[in-house]
Amino acid sequence: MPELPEVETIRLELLEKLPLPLRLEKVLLRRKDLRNQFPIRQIKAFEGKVLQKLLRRSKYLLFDFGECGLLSHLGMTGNWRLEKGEGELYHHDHIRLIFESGFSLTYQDPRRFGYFDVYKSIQTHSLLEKIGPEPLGGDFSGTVLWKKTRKRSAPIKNLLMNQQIVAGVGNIYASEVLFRARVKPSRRSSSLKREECDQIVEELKKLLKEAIALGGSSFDDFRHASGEKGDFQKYFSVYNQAGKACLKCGTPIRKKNFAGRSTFWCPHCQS
DNA sequence: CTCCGATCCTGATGGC
DNA sequence: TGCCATCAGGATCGGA
Repeated sequence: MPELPEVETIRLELLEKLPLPLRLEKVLLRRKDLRNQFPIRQIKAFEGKVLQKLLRRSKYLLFDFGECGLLSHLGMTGNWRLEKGEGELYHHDHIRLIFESGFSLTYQDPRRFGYFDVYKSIQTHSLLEKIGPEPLGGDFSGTVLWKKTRKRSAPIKNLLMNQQIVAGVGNIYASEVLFRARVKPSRRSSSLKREECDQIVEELKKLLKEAIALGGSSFDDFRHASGEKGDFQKYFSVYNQAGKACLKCGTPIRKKNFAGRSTFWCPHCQS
């Protein structure tokens, strides 16, 4: 579910609504694990500490308490719900963070593919240290992508979803960006020309910014911290559009699995 | 090392 | 209505 724009949407909304710095009063853990086992004592040790910043790295939301903090990955179906006062707890609500002034944040995740952990520093956490450049940051460019695609035989679509190549791109935005860059998802990465890498990176930056501006994509589960849906799914060019006419040329959009993931493209516009 | 299929888990959907 | 198969926005693991 949540790719970079969705996580960034949650972060921006929480930044807007939570008056930081804000003391964390209590952490309620209704389970001992998600994908990972919770370090319960270490998590509990954040009770009484003051939340300083909300950060994002790739698809990870970081509750930063100054140097150290709590890290959350939403997997496929994770959501953080912000309430003023403690609302009811529902099925699959696994974690609740209760802050001063009555703010509470509740993590719901039916499939439990998410992660929740402590970090001592962002650079050294095992889940974060190998992640590649932020696509919206200054250290990602066509040149960087071009270098990383050399000697790689995997389809470019697979490589774009590899978090070590570039951070935060998932299944939706990988298909969407390749349509915009007019590159077929099946293209072997090593066959890409330098200009094509430039084009992919340029379109990726534009795509992600547009998606963030529209509050991300609510294909199924994704909700803002307020429960609102995102709007970007209304503007998908190819994702989940199999059989429909391409908006540019009318050719039916095709669908095929790449490494087990649904992939969509226009056979006429992309080559 | 690289690549890809299987896997973790629950819920929604569609066919019979 | 029930049952079963399939599919879903992620990322790791192990075998080829």
